[in-house]
Amino acid sequence: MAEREAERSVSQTVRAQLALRELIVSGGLRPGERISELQAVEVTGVSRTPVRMALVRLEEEGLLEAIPSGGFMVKAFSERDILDSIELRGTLEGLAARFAAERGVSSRDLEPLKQCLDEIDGLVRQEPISMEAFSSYVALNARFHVLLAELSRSPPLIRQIDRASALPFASPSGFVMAQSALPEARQILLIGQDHHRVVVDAIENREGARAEAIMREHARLAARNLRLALRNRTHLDLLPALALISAG
Amino acid sequence: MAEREAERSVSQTVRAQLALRELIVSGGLRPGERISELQAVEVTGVSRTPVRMALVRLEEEGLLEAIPSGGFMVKAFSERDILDSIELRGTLEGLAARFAAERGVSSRDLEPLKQCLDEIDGLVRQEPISMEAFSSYVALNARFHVLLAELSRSPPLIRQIDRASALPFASPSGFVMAQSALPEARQILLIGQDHHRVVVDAIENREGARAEAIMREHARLAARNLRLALRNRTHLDLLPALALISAG
DNA sequence: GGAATACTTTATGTATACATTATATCCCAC
DNA sequence: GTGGGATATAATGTATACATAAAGTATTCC
Repeated sequence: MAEREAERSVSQTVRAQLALRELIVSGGLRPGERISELQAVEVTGVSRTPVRMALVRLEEEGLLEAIPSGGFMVKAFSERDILDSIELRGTLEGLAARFAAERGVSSRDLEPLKQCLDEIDGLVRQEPISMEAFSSYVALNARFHVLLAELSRSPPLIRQIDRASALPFASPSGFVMAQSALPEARQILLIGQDHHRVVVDAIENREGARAEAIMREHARLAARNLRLALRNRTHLDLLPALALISAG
Repeated sequence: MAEREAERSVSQTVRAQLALRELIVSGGLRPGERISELQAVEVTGVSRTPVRMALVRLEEEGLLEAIPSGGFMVKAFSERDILDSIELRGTLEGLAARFAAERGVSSRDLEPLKQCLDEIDGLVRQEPISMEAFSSYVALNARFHVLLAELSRSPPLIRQIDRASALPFASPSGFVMAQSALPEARQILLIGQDHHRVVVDAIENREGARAEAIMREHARLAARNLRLALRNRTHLDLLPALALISAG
């Protein structure tokens, strides 16, 4: 079989995990719908053993839910679940920001974050924001959050933030929807940038409490924006995808 | 084979998971030590497939770490890791307490918590505290924390707290060590009880900010106590076990 | 006609065989 | 004597076969 070189090295388990995740977040499987191993085998093309491993990991990731009698189903999220997840993540990131400030990070450590913010600035300058620019923004924004978490130098916290982010960032699709749901998307992005810069400043000046407060406020605002966006839409099924933009 | 009835119904995967967890937290395997599937098969008596599932789940639980080239090793924790985990849990529980207060729980919902606290009162009244009473305390204390988390009515938060608690509460052994490490254990237990009562009161009176602040302070104090206890001991290998008492 | 039971089909849990990769040891060459 | 390479061994990744349990359907009896 002719496979792309990049795909040859990864394990079947990972390949199955990626394929199934994409299937779930793209809406190929509805929330609450059961997914059998045989189905997964047919979709992914790998055998049952790696498929099972992938299913277990997706369960841990929060996309699937174990059925007591056996097997898995696609997890369903309420609007409240998503909003709580965003606030949860904000709380965790607030702690990370405080740790970073208290633990004393050097200006050099903050360089990657600042560079990330500068790149985002370049993107949001254009108006209106193109689809490509928006995708880049999402990637850069995620990068900023990862960098911030790592700045805490706390493996347990980093791990937890990573898990808490799985849900809001689950979907690589759904950008269009998220974007169209927020006519004033650009304005929101600019405010988010502002928050990020303040956080970096607070960390640099060793103001732990302020850094923490800003990140929490940032998340609360994101949750509020999502709530507003949802008022204009009724596609609650695709909430994981929607939650993405509000995770700014 | 003659097996106890209770064990007959659980899956081989769960059985293997329990056996391996016990092996790890009891110190049968040293932190950093690699655990091969064959080893696990010999220890648990089940075949490789369920053993592998158990290993994956234990990795998610935080007790094992995946080795890039394949396989798993027992995760090693630094003192800082444990202290951070305690503060992390406190932060999450603070959020849970605030949610509970803001979301408006009835007095009836708080009944189980109060009853739990009353039972603990009965235990810590005796002096000195017996080994059995201490074990009961640990179980009741864990119950209180679970009940508090559930009071938030937020599945994502409950899930996250559950995961954050896995490490501090990992060990069912190690009680003796934890107790002996803290000569003034009873005093600490009493202070913890005080905190818990204040939290319940704050939730009942809808004081979200206060409820959150207390839980965070509670965790910080627990971390401080653990730090003090560690000054008298050098068994950093058994940190997961030790962290237990400080999670009060 | 409806409900209960039995049977069939399907799915998951488990075990094991096979293949591939990593690692360790040993030998040979420098 | 040391370093590198090759071979052998062991461990993980993968696939599949088998068994058991669950679920759905059909048939029969009330």
